[in-house]
Amino acid sequence: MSISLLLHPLSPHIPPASSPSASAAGNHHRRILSLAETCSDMSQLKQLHAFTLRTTYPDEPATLFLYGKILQLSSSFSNVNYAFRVFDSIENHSSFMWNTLIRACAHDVSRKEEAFLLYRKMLERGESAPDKHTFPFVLKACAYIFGLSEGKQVHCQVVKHGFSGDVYVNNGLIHFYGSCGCLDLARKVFDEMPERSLVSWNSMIDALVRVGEYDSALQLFRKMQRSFEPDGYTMQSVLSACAGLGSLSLGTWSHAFLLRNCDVDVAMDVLIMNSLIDMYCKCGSLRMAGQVFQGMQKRDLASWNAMILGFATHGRAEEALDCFDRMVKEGKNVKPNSVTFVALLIACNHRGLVNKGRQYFDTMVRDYGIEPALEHYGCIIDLVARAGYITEAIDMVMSMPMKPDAVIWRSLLDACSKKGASVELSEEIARNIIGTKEDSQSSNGNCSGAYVLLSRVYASASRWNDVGIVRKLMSDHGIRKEPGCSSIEINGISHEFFAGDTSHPQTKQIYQQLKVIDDRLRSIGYLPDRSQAPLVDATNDGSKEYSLRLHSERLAIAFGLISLPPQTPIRIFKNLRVCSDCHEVTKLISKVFNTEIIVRDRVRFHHFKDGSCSCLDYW
DNA sequence: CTAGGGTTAG
Repeated sequence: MSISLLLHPLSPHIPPASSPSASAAGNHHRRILSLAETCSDMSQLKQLHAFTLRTTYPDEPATLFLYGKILQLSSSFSNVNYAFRVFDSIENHSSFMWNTLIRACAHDVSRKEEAFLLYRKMLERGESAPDKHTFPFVLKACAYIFGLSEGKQVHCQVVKHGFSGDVYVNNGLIHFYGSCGCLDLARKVFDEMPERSLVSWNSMIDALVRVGEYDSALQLFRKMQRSFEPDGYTMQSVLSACAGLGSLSLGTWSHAFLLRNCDVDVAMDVLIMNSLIDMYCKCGSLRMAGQVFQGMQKRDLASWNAMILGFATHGRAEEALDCFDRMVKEGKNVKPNSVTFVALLIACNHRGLVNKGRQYFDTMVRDYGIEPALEHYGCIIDLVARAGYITEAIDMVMSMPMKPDAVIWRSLLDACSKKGASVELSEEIARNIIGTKEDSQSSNGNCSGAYVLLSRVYASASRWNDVGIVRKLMSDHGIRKEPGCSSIEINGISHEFFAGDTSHPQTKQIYQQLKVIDDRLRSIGYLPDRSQAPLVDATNDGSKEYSLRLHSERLAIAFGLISLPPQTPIRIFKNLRVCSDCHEVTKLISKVFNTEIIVRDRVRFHHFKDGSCSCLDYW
């Protein structure tokens, strides 16, 4: 029955001029309240609101209670404006009303700041004190806007008002500190809270994963299981820890654990599946990622994006592009977004597909109306420049609506040194970044960046004197080049390697094995495109490229030192950008050695979150 | 007398 019909018999009722008896008012309010429970949209709520205005006395506590309910309902229908109007029409607000409005803002993407302002106003007005419901909402808003100082103020208020023992409040604090990257503060709250719930553990694990403390996250996960059954949220963090570690064995274990132990609810299913796809891709098993993807009854945008990106980062451009076509064709209610195009551009970039890349860049703008962001520009500029179209790349840099970052300048500089652009042009480009904070912040404290590239430019022009000057500058500024690092997981054990590293106890055998691989590759007519230097050339004087580009150390281990039966999957991790030839080389090697090879690209493209940088930070 | 906590790719 619709609410208007329900209201109709009540409509003629006009409250008597004098205050009604308490019990009569009680009944009337109770009736409205039970009507409120049946409201299912704004228009019904508006009727109810009108009726309330007409038939109740505004100052009665029971009426205020009703307005609270109306506020709550309008924000549950996502009509925050209406909630504000109701709120403003009332003189004295209960803490419930403040809380409800703060919550409504905290949940509204465009009103996060307002949530904190409202909270401040609540304190200023002092008509009702914040309670245990207030803080979790405010903290959520602070977390969202990364308002560390705001959140800290809230934390003080929490203590001051005596809520530092409340689980919900503490969970809010953990989540807040976690999302601001303040791990130690999150940990302190977690350690000191008197009572923990599943959410407390989940929030803490998530905080660890966010800052890349994957090992600690998994440790905490194990500890947690003494008191709680993990749920879908837990497993998502665990999966992303496995992804971060690149540990396929742990990831597979988590997958099995998930199927065995977790009662994952249907709404979360897609999210979990997406995490699984992401994990398998980052751990190098595109096969398993594809299997999960195929098995999904429902796929959302993130599912498609994860899959496309997986193909892209593994240099499997054709499959990435096919996957995109499939998405457009069969993905119901799924529209490509800017992440999709980052993935497509990465796919083109890794295989040097210049025309396709340009085409997608145009399609994105023209057909999908997506404004290219910095990372799209980064991708396309790198692609075009590495293909030798340096002028075109520079034109693009000039036409960008935003300021190019150091990554983009380095792409150009790298291309210049490889494609024999003039030293003057290279110097011009290097001037944009050399010595800047942005450049020195590149790649996890790896400070080489532009200096390294510039010295390479001089080296290729045989201007050894200038090479020396740059070297001197570097050492004067305390800049050291850091070697690239890679690792391989064999039978659950992770082996880590650095470029030019000779500390491995079996170094000699490793390099012997490299020589074997090199010879084989040469015998079938393959030469790596980056230089004519043999793979085994791993001298450390910086004048030559490292062999690391083919991750040959790992191959050596896998093929030479540890005897593996044929068909044993070998997973190769690397921190280097995938060379455009990587896929081909991998295919060749796997043919030569009759083994499946899975390359995992640990590169986080460009400048996101962990601040790592993808490319060009090696000699 | 109301209610509340934790996710999304680069």
